[in-house]
Amino acid sequence: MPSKDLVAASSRPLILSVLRRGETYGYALLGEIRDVSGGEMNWSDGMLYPVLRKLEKEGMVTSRWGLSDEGRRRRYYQLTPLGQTVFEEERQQWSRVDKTLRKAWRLADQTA
Amino acid sequence: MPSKDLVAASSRPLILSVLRRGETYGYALLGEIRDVSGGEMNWSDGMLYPVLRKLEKEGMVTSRWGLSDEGRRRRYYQLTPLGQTVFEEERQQWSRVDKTLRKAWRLADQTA
DNA sequence: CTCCATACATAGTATTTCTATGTATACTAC
DNA sequence: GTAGTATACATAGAAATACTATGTATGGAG
Repeated sequence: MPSKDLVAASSRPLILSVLRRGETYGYALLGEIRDVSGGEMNWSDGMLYPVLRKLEKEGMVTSRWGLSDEGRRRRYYQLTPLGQTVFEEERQQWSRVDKTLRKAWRLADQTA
Repeated sequence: MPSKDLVAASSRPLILSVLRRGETYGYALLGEIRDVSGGEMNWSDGMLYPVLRKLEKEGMVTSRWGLSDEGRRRRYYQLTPLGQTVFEEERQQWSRVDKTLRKAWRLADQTA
C-alpha cells in the first residue's frame, strides 16, 4: 500500500478517471480502483465516500439515487463538465510532477 | 504550482534524490529543487526545513553545521544508508501509483 | 433467524502542511 | 555608519486533511 500522502495525491485523479468512463455507483468505484491498480489501492468505503462527497460539493460530480436489479439502493455518480476540466488539469499536474521526479532520479543515478 | 497534496507527496522523494547526489545545505537544496522542476516547485524555506528536520528525526538524513567561504553558517545535510533505502522505496511506490494512474487515464481516454 | 456481502454515511481523532513570523548576517550601495 | 537585499536557518500554530471506527440498511444464502 502506498504511503498515505501518495494515496491522497492520487485519489481524486483516480476517481475522476473512473467516472470519465461513465456513471457508476460508490461500491463499484471501489472495485474499479482496486482492479485498475492491480490490488495496490485497496480503499475502504469510509475513505471513498468523503472524497466523493467533497467532489460533489465542489461541483466536479453529481449524484442521484438509483436501484440495482435486486432492488438495492445505490448512489450513482457522474462527472460534470467542471469535473472533466479538473480531470485534465490534475492529469497535467501529476505529469509535470512525475517528469520532475524522473529528472531528479536520473540526476541522482548519474551521481551516485 | 501543483496542488498541495501533490507537493506533499513529492517533497520527500525530491529531497532524497537531491541529497543522493551529494551533501548539500538547506538553502542550496531549495535552488536545486527549483531548478530540477523548471520553476514548477518554488518552495519557501519555511516549507523545506520542517521536512528536513523530520527526515533527520526519522534517520534518513544527518546534518552538521559548516561555514561557507564568506563565513556564513550553513547546515549541511547528507543521506544516511536508511535514507538511501527509503529513496528507493519511495521511487518504487511513486512509480507504481504513476503506472496505475496512466492505466486509468488510458482506459478513460478509450471510453470518453 | 443468522451471517455475509453489499451499500452508504460521518464524527472525530490524529496527523500534516506550510504560513507567518522570527533571528542572524554578509554584502552592496549610498 | 545605515539601509536594503539576499542568504540562511528556525518553528509555533492555525487550518486543513485523512481515514478509522462505528453506524445504519438490506438482499441473498443457508
